[in-house]
Amino acid sequence: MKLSTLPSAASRPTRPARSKAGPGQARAVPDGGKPQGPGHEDQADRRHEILEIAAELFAERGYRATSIRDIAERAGLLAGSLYYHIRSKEALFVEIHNKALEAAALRIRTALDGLTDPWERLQAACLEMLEIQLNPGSLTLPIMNNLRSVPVNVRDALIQQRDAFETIFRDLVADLPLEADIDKNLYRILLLSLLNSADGWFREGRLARAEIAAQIIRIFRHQKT
Amino acid sequence: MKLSTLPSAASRPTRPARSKAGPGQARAVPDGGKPQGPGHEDQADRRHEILEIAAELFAERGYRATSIRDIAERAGLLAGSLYYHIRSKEALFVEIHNKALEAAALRIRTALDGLTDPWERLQAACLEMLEIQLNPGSLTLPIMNNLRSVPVNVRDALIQQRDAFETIFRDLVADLPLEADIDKNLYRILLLSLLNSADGWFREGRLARAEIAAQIIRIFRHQKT
DNA sequence: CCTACCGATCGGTAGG
DNA sequence: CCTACCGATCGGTAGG
Repeated sequence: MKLSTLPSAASRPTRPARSKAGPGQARAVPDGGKPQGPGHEDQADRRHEILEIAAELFAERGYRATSIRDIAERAGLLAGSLYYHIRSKEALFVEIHNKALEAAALRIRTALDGLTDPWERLQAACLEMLEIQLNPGSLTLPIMNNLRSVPVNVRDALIQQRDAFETIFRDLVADLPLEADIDKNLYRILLLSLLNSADGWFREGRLARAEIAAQIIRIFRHQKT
Repeated sequence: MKLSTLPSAASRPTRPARSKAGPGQARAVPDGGKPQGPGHEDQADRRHEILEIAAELFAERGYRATSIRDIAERAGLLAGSLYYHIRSKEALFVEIHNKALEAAALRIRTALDGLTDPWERLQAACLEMLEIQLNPGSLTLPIMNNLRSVPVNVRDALIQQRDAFETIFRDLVADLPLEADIDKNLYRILLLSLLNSADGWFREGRLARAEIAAQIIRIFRHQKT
């Protein structure tokens, strides 16, 4: 179990980089620019920062095992203060999840741009999904799985969003010249299941992501004869 | 982390607080009639019952989201009383996991018995894994995934056990006449990833399990030419 | 197997 | 964004 470094009244977490304005110092000002009032921008940035921190923790530990205090600590503030930025833990999770799906959809659509061969398109989508699932650096994190510890009402909303996302793959599979005895529905589900759980089986230092995507297509490729 | 011995027949509560049971009584008979003193068998049965209840809950909600009180309640006793039967929540989880892997290995080996064609063998193993993952009625439950909310020290022990289990599939894949440009390691990992997450994507009322197994083999089957 | 409890931790809030 | 706190719940224990 993690020994909590939860701050007592005496020792507080040190804030990373973003400290409140020090004594005599004005509020954060962009380097050469004009001073800004307590703008929406600052708050929005701070909020986005918190979302990314939370996303990373949720992805690492799951919903239940990530506490509000964990998130607050890494963001450099106290648990109660987090509620200045978020409404609740559940709302935070839902927002992260939806933003991640949206970003993922955009990335994949971009990766597909200009490609016409159906297998080539599928491979590009697979590669992009791998990158998304394995990249710990943004909101596009592996949070689509591991919904077991999420409260049911929250989960239902997420699954609906996810279904919409999967339309991309539904279309990709529909374009494939697959043998007639292959169930395209199951085919898509199996493929997505692989990709979504990538952070569970991927091992750094073995095959590169592009090689994995190529292998996946090699396996899943069946030409209608 | 200490791993409990696997066979449950001789397993006993760790704390022999009760007086010695009488002369070896036969197992408890539901409505049989004769009153019985408390024997090992009763305790072992009760313990096994608790393990199955806990397994089901862990599978449903994950480690973290399943409380000792949840388990106790469903077993019909109070939280504190559970510690007469188990040592800790962690030890309980590890024991369940190991027993499930052992049972799964046995079931698959049995399903393979008599089959010689490598593809037929792989398909039989896939089907058996599906049955195991989707059957909510025993210790062979879908608990091999979803390890994210499990404390790291526990998780490490489980992953080691799982690796041993995967040897079965390593052998099955080794026997396949696959094209040379397919990475057998990745091939096995992808296949297991599908099967292990089956309870995440399976939908009752669509394809039957046997049909799914057949489809999986249809997709994963590539003849060396 | 129960009663009665423990210290820790949880998500969240009031008021500044 | 902090201080100070709430009620609920957690895994676990002592003693019967």
